Amino acid sequence: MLSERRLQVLRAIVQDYVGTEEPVGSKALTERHNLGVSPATVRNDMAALEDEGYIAQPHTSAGRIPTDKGYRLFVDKLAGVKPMTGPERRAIQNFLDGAVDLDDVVARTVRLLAQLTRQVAVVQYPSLTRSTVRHVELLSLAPARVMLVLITDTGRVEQRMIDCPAPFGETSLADLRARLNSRVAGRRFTDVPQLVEDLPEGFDLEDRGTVSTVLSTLLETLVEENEERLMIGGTANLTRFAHDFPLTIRPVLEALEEQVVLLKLLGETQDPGMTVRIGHENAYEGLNSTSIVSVGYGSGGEAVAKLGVVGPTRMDYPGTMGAVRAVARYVGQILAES
Amino acid sequence: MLSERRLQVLRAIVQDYVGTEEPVGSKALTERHNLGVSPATVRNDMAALEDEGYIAQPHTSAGRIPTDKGYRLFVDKLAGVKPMTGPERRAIQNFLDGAVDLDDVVARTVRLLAQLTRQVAVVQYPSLTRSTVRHVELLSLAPARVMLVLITDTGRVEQRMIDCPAPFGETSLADLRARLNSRVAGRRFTDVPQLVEDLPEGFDLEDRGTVSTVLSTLLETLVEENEERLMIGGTANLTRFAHDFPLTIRPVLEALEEQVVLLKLLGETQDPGMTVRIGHENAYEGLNSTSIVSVGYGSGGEAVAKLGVVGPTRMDYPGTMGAVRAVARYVGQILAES
DNA sequence: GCTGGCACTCGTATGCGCCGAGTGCCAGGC
DNA sequence: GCCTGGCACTCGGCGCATACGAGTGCCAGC
Repeated sequence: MLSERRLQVLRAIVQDYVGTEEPVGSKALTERHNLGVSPATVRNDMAALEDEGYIAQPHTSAGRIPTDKGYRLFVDKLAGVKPMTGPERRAIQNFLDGAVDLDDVVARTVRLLAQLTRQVAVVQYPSLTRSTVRHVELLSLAPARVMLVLITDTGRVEQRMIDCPAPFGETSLADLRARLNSRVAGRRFTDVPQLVEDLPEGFDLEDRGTVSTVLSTLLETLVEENEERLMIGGTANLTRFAHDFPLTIRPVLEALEEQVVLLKLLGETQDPGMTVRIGHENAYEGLNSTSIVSVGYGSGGEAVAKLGVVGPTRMDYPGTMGAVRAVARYVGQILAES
Repeated sequence: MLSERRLQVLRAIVQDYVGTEEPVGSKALTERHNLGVSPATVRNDMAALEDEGYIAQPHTSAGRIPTDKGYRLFVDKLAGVKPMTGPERRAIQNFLDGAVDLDDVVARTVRLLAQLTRQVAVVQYPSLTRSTVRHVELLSLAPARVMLVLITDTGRVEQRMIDCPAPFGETSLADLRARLNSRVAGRRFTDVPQLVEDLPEGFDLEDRGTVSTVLSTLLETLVEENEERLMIGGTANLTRFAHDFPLTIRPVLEALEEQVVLLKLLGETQDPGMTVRIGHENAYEGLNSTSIVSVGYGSGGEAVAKLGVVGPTRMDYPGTMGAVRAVARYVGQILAES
């Protein structure tokens, strides 16, 4: 176990390094933080911290920088979440309040997060898993062609074109529409399959094929759309770390384009609370020198999706966590209202 | 007027520079292209080309690189569009054929373009301006709350929530839905306003307020959605030019996030044919060291939107133009089919 | 008008020495 | 036992001087 002072030293190292982006030495540390001891003592502590793997030297005779393990300890034990100030809160709320539809909410959220944290923001579209059906609409486009439109309580709309096995009359369609809605409207997506299971039975034999086709398309839509979409913003912020970069920036941009990768990372933990993945804790290699701060958000009590930021491991964790948490909270409110 | 050989020299310089990314000298030129003259002669030609502003030296005693003006001449007079090979065409078609809906078409197109050109791809969603209405759906969500769903012939779906001034019955709604569709289905967006102008007159006095509200929301949707959306991909390709870097890449990333800027650039020319904007020809400052190759695409004969790529002015114009043109053609086909 | 030759320019690469921040270790003191 | 001041050592970065070579412009000759 590390002594209290050594933890303080680690905290000071993280803070200084995050601020200056340069390896921090024992002398500078004692000057900037009143630790009440001399540089020599700090040096001993640093040697100990290095032995334990919390910090490292880029090269002999340079200052120390935190390792992933060091950041981890910092985040877990040494730092809180820095709350937003009043004006910041108001700004967030005002900015999000202007949104006109779901796309706009997501777009504004991304922009806001990127601006607040000055990092890359990632916002997952509200997931359908926990959503409920607001309405299912069926439109006849041609005798044997039907368009299915699914509207969710989060305001999302999905459409699918369906080629029917047999012509399907307007009246049958209206009938199906009515029955379908009376069963599934207001219900959760996960419950839909069993709710519509016996629906074809109520129809004439000739129409059953089409009804089944429509239903299976509906179920497919529910499943497919769980493969969520994302919106990303603030990639220009990556260039702020032009030092280390060209090398690091490329895999990050690639990872960001591979939405599958990001979705997997975001979805890895079921915990709707704040998650911080530091450096190599990210399974994806291209993101080994970045940290991801994410949190669930949703209308009402339940988390329906995640949002977060991707930045260098050397980031301002308390501030970033504060911004992410605050934004998630306000987005949840907006979604609940609409 | 430049002599034929001088134009050949310019062409050779552009080709070599694009290939090697390094200033090209007279000796290297004569070695790689059989111009039939000695380096000394080429030097004279180069001096002339430099006087005319087609090429420049980064510093005294280095090779020459083309200027924006040089690229312009190259594109206009010296280079054709390099057609895609048979296998490439097939690959494009196969890749795009797998798309399941409009979002997917656009997403695949972006990915494809980025891959083919190894640059940043930009695809505008099919515009509503020239589109026609496939169907307008009205759903009653609450007594005084209606959802408007607009479906276009390109498969795009837009929805709007409407708060009605007065409760609106199911029958009135069905009536409105029927009348609305009989008037606008299959018609162009631009024609819609006058087609629905006198629609409220056919309704009871008490319903007219609501009908007007619905109609104005519909018209708004048409207008608003002309402010088009874009999809962007391949930003990781920007890192291929790590030379000039941090300086150039940042403003480009910023420009790419400002969709408004891009839309304006894409929309600047009405010409649906291929447009190449080179370096400073782009009004937006951040893109002064990039070129944009864009072309209109659409289902049937008419262009409904644009797509293109953004890359360094030092790009393979013939190849890029070929890829852009080919992709636009196939996307048009896909859209026409669906 | 093309060519070979030649002197010149200048940016890049290389080697060297200095400087200073930072370290580890040790002996002495509280 | 822990902290402290002192000290020798390390090593990366920076400035400078030098060498190299690619490329140029110009000129005289064919």
